[in-house]
Amino acid sequence: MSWRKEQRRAERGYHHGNLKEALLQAALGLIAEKGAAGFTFADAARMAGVSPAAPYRHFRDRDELLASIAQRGFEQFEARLTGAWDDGRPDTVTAFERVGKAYLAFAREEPAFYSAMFESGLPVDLNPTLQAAGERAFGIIRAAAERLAALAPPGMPRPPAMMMALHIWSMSHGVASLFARGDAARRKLPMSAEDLLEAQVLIYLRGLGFPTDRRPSAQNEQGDRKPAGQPAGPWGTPK
Amino acid sequence: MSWRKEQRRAERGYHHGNLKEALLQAALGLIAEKGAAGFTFADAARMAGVSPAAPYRHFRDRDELLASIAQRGFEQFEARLTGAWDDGRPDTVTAFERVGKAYLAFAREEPAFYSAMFESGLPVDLNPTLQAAGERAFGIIRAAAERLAALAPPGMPRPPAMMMALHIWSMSHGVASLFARGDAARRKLPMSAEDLLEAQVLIYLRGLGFPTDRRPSAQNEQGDRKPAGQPAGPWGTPK
DNA sequence: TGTACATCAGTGAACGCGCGTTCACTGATGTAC
DNA sequence: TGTACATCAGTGAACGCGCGTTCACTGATGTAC
Repeated sequence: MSWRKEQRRAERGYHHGNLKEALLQAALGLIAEKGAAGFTFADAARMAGVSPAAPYRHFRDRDELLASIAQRGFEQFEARLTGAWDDGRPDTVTAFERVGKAYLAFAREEPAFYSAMFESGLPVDLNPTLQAAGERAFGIIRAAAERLAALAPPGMPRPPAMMMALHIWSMSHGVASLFARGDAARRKLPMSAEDLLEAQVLIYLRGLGFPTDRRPSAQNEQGDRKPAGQPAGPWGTPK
Repeated sequence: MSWRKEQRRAERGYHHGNLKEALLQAALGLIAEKGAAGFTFADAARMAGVSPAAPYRHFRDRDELLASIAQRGFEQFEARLTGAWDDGRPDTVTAFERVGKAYLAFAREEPAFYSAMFESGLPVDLNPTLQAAGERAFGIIRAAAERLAALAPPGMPRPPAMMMALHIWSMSHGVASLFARGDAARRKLPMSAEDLLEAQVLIYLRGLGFPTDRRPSAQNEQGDRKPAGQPAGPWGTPK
């Protein structure tokens, strides 16, 4: 046994106390560093300062550890989206925009979770717990879409909330995966990913008939909106 | 040497003749089967019926092979988008929709290329050749957006083509990555990915002020469009 | 057309390495009485 | 409060395996004359 390892053991005693957690953290770090492919069971044990056999007390195999990470990722993702949505305060459209930004922030700040959740090749539909966690996260987007759909201006056909939710999810996911990822595969962009997504969502909402000029009166949800008139583009008024 | 291998050698002679190509094909198959992570140099050699040292005559290492696959993927992607765009025939919006469908078809039919191109963790911006190939593919979407932008109805501010192109790319990529992937990570959807994307793009275009009711007169690009009136949703008229 | 030679593309054996996994074990902790 | 015992969580040694990579080699092909 190396001195380092003896040292570490001396500090923490024979039992680690919180190995499961430590392994998850170690794996997260490794994934962030080398991609979901380049993390090994043995590596995670080493980082946690524990023998290569120890992880087997907590996870059947590498895939189960990976699934745990994805699971926790979806939970944190859901929490962040929930926070961003804030039950639609101060107004539905603003809160909606904030959810999109939270999506991007998560992709950027948690590349390890993101890739475990979406790009690790885990078969989501073979893992009911994982699938449920994913659906709960999507549920936030759906709830937001529901509220937004209910606001459809009089005279417009009310858009199906499920479709809106799927559209918003796709937009956010597309922008996040291409332009807001936290790893080396991120594409360069002549603007911020946030601006790109915001403009896109606003154009989309306008296409559904929602007024989106973002003046205070337009955000009044009591119904006394001004007519949209000749709107400036959501990408700014040309000079 | 195994009998199988001797046999194979007898058939093809000492020189393979087309090993580079065979290795690329082998790697593609392996990636499609086990994901970009689960393909090894040695495996590819084995599939090509060649010794594990042979690939080194053609590729410096595994990463170079992977980059070659991504490269070729972008080229085939570009070719398919070009074909789908067909220089905007018979009309810009129809051709535009076809490009979106081609994006999804590529993701579905070529999961190995797709993951090498977008999810393998290859640092695109450190590989100029690869980056250029990617940009050529995106160029098709940009050209299409350019043509579409030029069609902006009189009285609407003309949308920046680059922004439109990035939006369309994001939508297509989001839908493809979530719902039209060719592997086990595909999410279930209550409709076809194609329909989801088409509706999304139509709503988006309408948000930019383009008439999108798809009646023949609306696709007449000579300018004599009918006013949009009270449009049905692109997701169909509610009954 | 034939021959000598250079070049090319693949061989096969070898190596060190790290991984995943198993095993009997042991130190620490919790619990019954 | 003390003691005996069961359970739990981690050990460390061992294993077989396949991978990446190197090496001197050799068979096939192309070319100069």
